[in-house]
Amino acid sequence: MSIGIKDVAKAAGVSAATVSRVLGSGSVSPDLRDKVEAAVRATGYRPNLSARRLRSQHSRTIGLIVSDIANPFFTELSRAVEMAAHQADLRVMLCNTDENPEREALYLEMMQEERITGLILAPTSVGAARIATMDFDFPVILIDRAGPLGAHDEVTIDNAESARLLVEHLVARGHRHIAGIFGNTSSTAAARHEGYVAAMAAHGLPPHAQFVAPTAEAAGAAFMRMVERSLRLDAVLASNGLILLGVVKASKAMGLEMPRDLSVVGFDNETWTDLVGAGITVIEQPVAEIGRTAMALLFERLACPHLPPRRVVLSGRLVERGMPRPA
Amino acid sequence: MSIGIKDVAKAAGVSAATVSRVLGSGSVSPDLRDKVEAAVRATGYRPNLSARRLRSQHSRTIGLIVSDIANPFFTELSRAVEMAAHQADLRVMLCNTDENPEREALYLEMMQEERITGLILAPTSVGAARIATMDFDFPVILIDRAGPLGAHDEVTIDNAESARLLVEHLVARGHRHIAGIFGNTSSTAAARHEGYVAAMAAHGLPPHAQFVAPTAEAAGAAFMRMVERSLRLDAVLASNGLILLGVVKASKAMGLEMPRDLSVVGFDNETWTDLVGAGITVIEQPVAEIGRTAMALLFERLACPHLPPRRVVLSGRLVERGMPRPA
DNA sequence: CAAAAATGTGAGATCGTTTTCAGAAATGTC
DNA sequence: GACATTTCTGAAAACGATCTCACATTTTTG
Repeated sequence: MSIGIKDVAKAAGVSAATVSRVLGSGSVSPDLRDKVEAAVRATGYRPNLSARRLRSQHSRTIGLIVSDIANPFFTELSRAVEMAAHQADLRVMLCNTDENPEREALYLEMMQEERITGLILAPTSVGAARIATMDFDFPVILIDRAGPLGAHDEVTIDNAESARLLVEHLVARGHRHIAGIFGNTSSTAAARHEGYVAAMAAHGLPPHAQFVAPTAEAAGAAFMRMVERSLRLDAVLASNGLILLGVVKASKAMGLEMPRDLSVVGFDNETWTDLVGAGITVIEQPVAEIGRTAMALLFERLACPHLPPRRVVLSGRLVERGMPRPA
Repeated sequence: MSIGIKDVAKAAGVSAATVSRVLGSGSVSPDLRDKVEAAVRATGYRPNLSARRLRSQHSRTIGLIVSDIANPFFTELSRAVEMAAHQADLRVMLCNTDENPEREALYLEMMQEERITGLILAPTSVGAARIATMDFDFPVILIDRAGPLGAHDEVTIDNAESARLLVEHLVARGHRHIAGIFGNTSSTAAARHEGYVAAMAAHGLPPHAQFVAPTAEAAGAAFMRMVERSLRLDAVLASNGLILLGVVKASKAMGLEMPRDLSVVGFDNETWTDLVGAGITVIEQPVAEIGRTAMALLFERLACPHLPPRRVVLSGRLVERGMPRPA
């Protein structure tokens, strides 16, 4: 079959154990080490990871389960995680649930079967609660979405405060009739809704909130219905990039012009948000930092398994664009 | 440690071999099967994939190496591949090189060490040539980027023809001074350039082509330089989504208005292309079909290793948007 | 210089499965 | 009823690495 460690050993005139020590970090005399390295190159030997993992009982692999790989937030996040993992000489297994709890469950099983070292997980809404009750043979770090407090380590951003910033931005620019459209599946959206309602109340403004499936289509349709109902709308807050997209597309379809008839603000600083009209004000999430923090928490947890669970909250950054409401 | 097949066997009062047969597809009498299944549930047993792969000598895993996970083309592609793989009960290992040949090499090594069943690969420009000369223990299917003919199976789109369609579109709408900006790293961009030049020649128009690093910044800067040099430019063809983005941002920065001063066309039907101005005409790639085709080629290759290598060319679809050139 | 300690090496056990093989039991055939 | 088949089952080998342990050699120490 393919060449194994014994073939290398034979070629180098040493035992398999010595080859293993050269490959790993055992102490080997320089001349034998040279011979082995030469033999490895000569034979083109590639260690069999399955065998290695089986025997050594650790996978040097962490899992990363995201809920939507098409969302730039998660692709950037996976980049950051991958980078940090690579520095620690760990592999990353990236899986995408597409917000489907069944796929999430499937991947969670797979992670157990792979005997991963740790898991970074953006749970689906349904999953978050269930996962808090399960116990795993490895540490789990939740990101983006929060679970019940105290079950696992978590990294999130201050969603309520970020929503407040967006409302303040709109109010400062003269908007009063501010609607909010929120995803109906994540704790993240719920927190953003909370911040929106509170900020509106602080200005004595009535909230117009709507929860929708987190797709551009659903958001667009919801927005159209809102406009038909209440003509006085002059701004919309969208709880994520997809909803933002839906609202922008719908308003374009209805012939609304961006600074004149409507302002839109939202979350996630996607590439297109500065191309539309005079630009769209958004909250940019510190994606890379979220990834790095999650990895840091994971390492600490691996070092000290019995620390109490921690929740790290990072801040979103307001990226101001667009123009004030015309008089 | 964690529970193994022997623990399950003991709990069920059978041998480990029988448990293995129940889990796999061996023939086991119904009553023993029931007992084993009960024992599996009772113990919460999860098979150890490393051990399984080591013994059974196949990983039931395919590799997918893409060159830029942030590109929606590749995220959608990975979705399609994942879906097809899942139906065949295969896992997908997704890796992202970020166009970095070193990371590509690293991942290729890893794939060998994982003893994957097959690989679907969008090579970096540097990588494509080198990979043609290497030989692997598993079939390799190239996608998006072509290698030297005959080395591996391939799935691409008809890039030259697609570029021609874009030129025809512009010419039909009254444009004559059409520049082209192309990535300088992929065979894909080269083919698109070829199609552009041929189509321009067919109309007796002089080409204005420029090759740039495939980033929005480089493309924007190149476009600005072009405008400064030749004021008569009335349209631009961009060879991929990122370059398109760079051109649109730069033209916006220079105060050019989209139907009035300039038309832009390009590849990849990204979400934002219908939001900008009157919309941007693009070639939409049949991403899902590319993914499915790659998987199909892989399965056929696994079935018949000695078939001559095949190249499948799919067609892009012209999505017409925007408005004709003002008189 | 002898004893003690440190170092390098290889034989063989081991990780948790699947697979082979042989035997037992059940079934079929004449 | 005896023999040939088929069907199940368990003991033990095998997968390819690492790790333990014992032994040989070298180095340190008093």
